[in-house]
Formats: sequence, C-alpha cells, structure tokens
Amino acid sequence: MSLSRRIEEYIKRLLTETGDAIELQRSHLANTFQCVPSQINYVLSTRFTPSQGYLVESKRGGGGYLRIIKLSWDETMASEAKQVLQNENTGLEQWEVEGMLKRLYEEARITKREYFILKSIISRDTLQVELPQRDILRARIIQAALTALNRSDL
Amino acid sequence: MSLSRRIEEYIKRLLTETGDAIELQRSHLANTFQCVPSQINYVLSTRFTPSQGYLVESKRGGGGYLRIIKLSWDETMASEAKQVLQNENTGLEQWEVEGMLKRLYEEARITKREYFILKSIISRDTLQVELPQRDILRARIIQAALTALNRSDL
DNA sequence: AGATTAAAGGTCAATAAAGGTCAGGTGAAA
DNA sequence: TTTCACCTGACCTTTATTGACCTTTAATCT
Repeated sequence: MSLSRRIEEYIKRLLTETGDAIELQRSHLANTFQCVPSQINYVLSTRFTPSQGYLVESKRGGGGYLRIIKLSWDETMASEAKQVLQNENTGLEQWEVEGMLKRLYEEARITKREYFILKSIISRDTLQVELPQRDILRARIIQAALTALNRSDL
Repeated sequence: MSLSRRIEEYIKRLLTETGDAIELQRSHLANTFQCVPSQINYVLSTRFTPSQGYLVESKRGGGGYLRIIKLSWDETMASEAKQVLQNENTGLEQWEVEGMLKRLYEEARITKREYFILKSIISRDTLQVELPQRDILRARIIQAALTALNRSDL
C-alpha cells in the first residue's frame, strides 16, 4: 500500500475515533510516516477536498496546525453538488465523484452494491463522450442518482 | 502451451485459491513470466472480459495495481446482459431499458432503490446528448450496471 | 515598541513509479 | 496465402514522492 494511502487511512481513522474534526501538526505527521512534509499537503489536496466532504484549515508559525473537518452530508451537498446545478458548464471530474461516492458509502448512505454500480457508471470508460461534455454528463448522472435516493417512497 | 495460456492459468489458479478477487502488479507478473508488461494487458483483454466472467480494475502511478474480480452471472442477469451486448452498436431506447429494469426488479434481482436510481439515470432527461449517441450511451451504462451487480466481492 | 529569530505551514517543479495503447512482427493453421 | 492468435517494444498518461524555496506567525531580544 502506498504512502499516500496509508496517510489517508490514518487521518480517516483518527476522524472516526475522535469526532468530526481533528487538529494535528504537519511536521509531526510527516515524521510519523518518515516522509517530507509536503507529502502531507499532497494527501490533503487529493483526498480531503470539499467535494469529498472535507475541509482543511491551517495556521502557520509557532503553534501552527492543520485542522481537518469532516463535513456533514448536507454541507457537502450544499457546497459542491448544488454548485453544479447552478453552474451547468462546469461538470464534475471522475476523481471528484468517486470521492463523493466513497464518502456516501463510508457514511452508509448507499450500499456497497450501489457504490459499485454508480462508480462503474460514472467512469470515463462507460461515459465515452468528448471531454467538456463528459464531465457535465457525469454531474447530471450523479444528481439524478442522488435525487432518486431522496425519494420518500423508498 | 503458450505464454498467454500459462499466464491465464496462473491468474485463474490464484483466484480459486485466494477468493473472489486478487490484486497484483503488472510489472511483477511480467517479471515472473519473463515477458514485456504489455503481454499482461493482452492476456487480460482477451481472457478476462466481463462476458468471460471477469472484471479488471487498475490504478497507475506509485502503488499501482491490477485487481481481477470474478463475476457470478445468474441466469436472469446473464440473459439481460446478452441482450445489451447484442445492441451495443445500435444502442437501446429508454422504453427497452425501462422494461429490463422492471423485470429485474420484479424478479428481485435489484432493489427498489437500485431500480429508481437506474431508471432516473438512463432517462433521456439525464442523458442529454444527441440521438444516435444517447441510445448507445444508455446501453453502455446499463451494461456497466449489470456487470457491477454481478461482482462476487459484494 | 520595534527588530530579529525561530517555528510552523505552503507552493511548485522535477522526477519516479506505476499501468495503458498501439502499430507492427512472427508463425502456424485454414 | 490469408488469417488469427500471440508477442514485442516504443511511446503515453496517471499518480506519487521529493526537495528547494517562500510566507506567515509567535517568541525573544534589545
């Protein structure tokens, strides 16, 4: 398993154990995993983005820290998926939607089956259309799925 | 016995010994069989396709891997998948796929939630692309869903 | 208070570490 | 002799890792 992956899991484990937010030090974490500090930034920027349901705040200087906050699903929807609705020409890239789905699954909002179904549907291999279009289509698909999941008659 | 055949059997043996899914590295496997890495892709694309009962996922970059997953098609699913495959060039219209989904739901192959999710995804409102393309896209989507539903690592 | 220094974290470009694609070659069987 | 499965290597894309250099903030020293 890759270093990035191990750091990701470590942080997520801390989050589930500790609550919705944790605070830690970049240099200390880098030391724990025997890597350069900027590796931590890489992990945060690829795996803890708003579309994946996380917020990262930080402070520099003496007594600096990283604060990683797990957003509620409502907050995530509010910040990301809704923007797509209004901003129809943006679209969502595969990694973003995969992050959303992973989060939904981890939160038990969708089943494993639903996770695999949706993940395969939104992949670029399935959605073979040209690129500005593909991301927009993907956004519409994930919206349709989420809307269907909100039906009251389920 | 050909190299491809030997690699095929090696992978299949690993699968029966290890379970429903295995993970391995392309370069390592290529090294084991003293061949170029792309030979592995050849074997996978000729012998481990969904219609042959396998699904292959992969990831590039550091810590990359190949994951080979066994599918377990049941009668109903297999026959629907076959239908889709026959229409993969011409595509499938909305009413055709809706009928398919309804059958799958009535036969308890998919849940109510899955039924609603998929139905809304394959609707023409979600799949806003021009018409010869839309039906083809719909066929690919339903194919992806059927394949995912038959993963044996659920 | 103001200047200096130490202690954080941030950015970015280069490089490494995987896997993917494709055009072409070979050889045996139809 | 044409076809088809198999095999190879050159080149490409994606993802991860590292290190040099930068900015911000707190603590300390005149």
